[in-house]
Amino acid sequence: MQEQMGTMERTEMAGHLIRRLHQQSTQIFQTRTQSAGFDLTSVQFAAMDAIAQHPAIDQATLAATIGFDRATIGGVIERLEAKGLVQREISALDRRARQLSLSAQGEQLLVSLRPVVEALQADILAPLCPTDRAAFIHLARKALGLT
Amino acid sequence: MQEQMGTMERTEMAGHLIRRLHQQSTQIFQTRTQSAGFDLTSVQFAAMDAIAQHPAIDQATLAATIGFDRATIGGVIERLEAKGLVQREISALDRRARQLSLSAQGEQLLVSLRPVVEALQADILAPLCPTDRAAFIHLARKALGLT
DNA sequence: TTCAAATTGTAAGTTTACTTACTATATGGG
DNA sequence: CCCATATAGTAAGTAAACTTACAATTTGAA
Repeated sequence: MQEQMGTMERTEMAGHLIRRLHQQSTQIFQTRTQSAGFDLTSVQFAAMDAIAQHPAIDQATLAATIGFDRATIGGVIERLEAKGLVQREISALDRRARQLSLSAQGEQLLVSLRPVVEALQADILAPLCPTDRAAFIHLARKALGLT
Repeated sequence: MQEQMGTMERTEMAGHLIRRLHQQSTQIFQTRTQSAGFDLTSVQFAAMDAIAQHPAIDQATLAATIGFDRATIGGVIERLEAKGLVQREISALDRRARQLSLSAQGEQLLVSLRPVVEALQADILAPLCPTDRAAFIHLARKALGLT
């Protein structure tokens, strides 16, 4: 009556599920924000939101804050700067560092985009009822070691 | 006594949490498989695993099966072919389609890699106890609309 | 003070992931 | 049969995400 060592179903592998959730998530972000008339990726939004909450933050600290690589953030900021949403300035205290700030246009865009982004969070987990959604978020935070 | 409409915490936004879980997940996959002596990405593993379970599958069906874009899968298969792990053959029934199969080397690699990958799934959700882990997987499947 | 070590950002290279547009092929209705 | 339509795969372009290596600084310890 020995049980055979079964192959794990792909749809039960955490990594696979997470990858698909990520795809679904970014796609919903793109769709919802675009139909609201914006042209920003979820990563660009996260960067701008973090800059707004930590004025004059430098790139390395920003990267650490939102969980990016130092190299990745460089490209993200470069694109935001090209769009005129973010400004980069060499720090007077540490000339290696670039202090980041939102332009007036960036501030304005963020203010109008924020409610759209907050609203679409529920769509990302649409098939879940509010209770399940809260449970998922709780478990996700725990899995990331965010108290 | 009106409550102010507070800005949603970044760490409570589903999209942000999912993105960070995805990063953590792929990083653990890479670390664990590399220290076991393998050089495959999680995506390449997923593709090979799906080919093994659906012999002679074509690229478009494979893409639909594991949730990829048609264009994305092309590059993934190209790299697996270059490594000698996967073979591509024009279908006799439909000359547009490419039937995919694992090479002997690919079969062998998959057999030895599978237990490593199954073992590391728990590490991806390491801070969660087995009960929470099961709950997370259940909710993730539900959120993806996988019964 | 001076120099080794650490840190900030960039550069180049790889992989994933998407979009749009294209070619080649298949299919179905008139 | 023929042609409009749909489908399979590729190509080119953009963005994110990582690695390693590097230049310009800063910092700290001898």
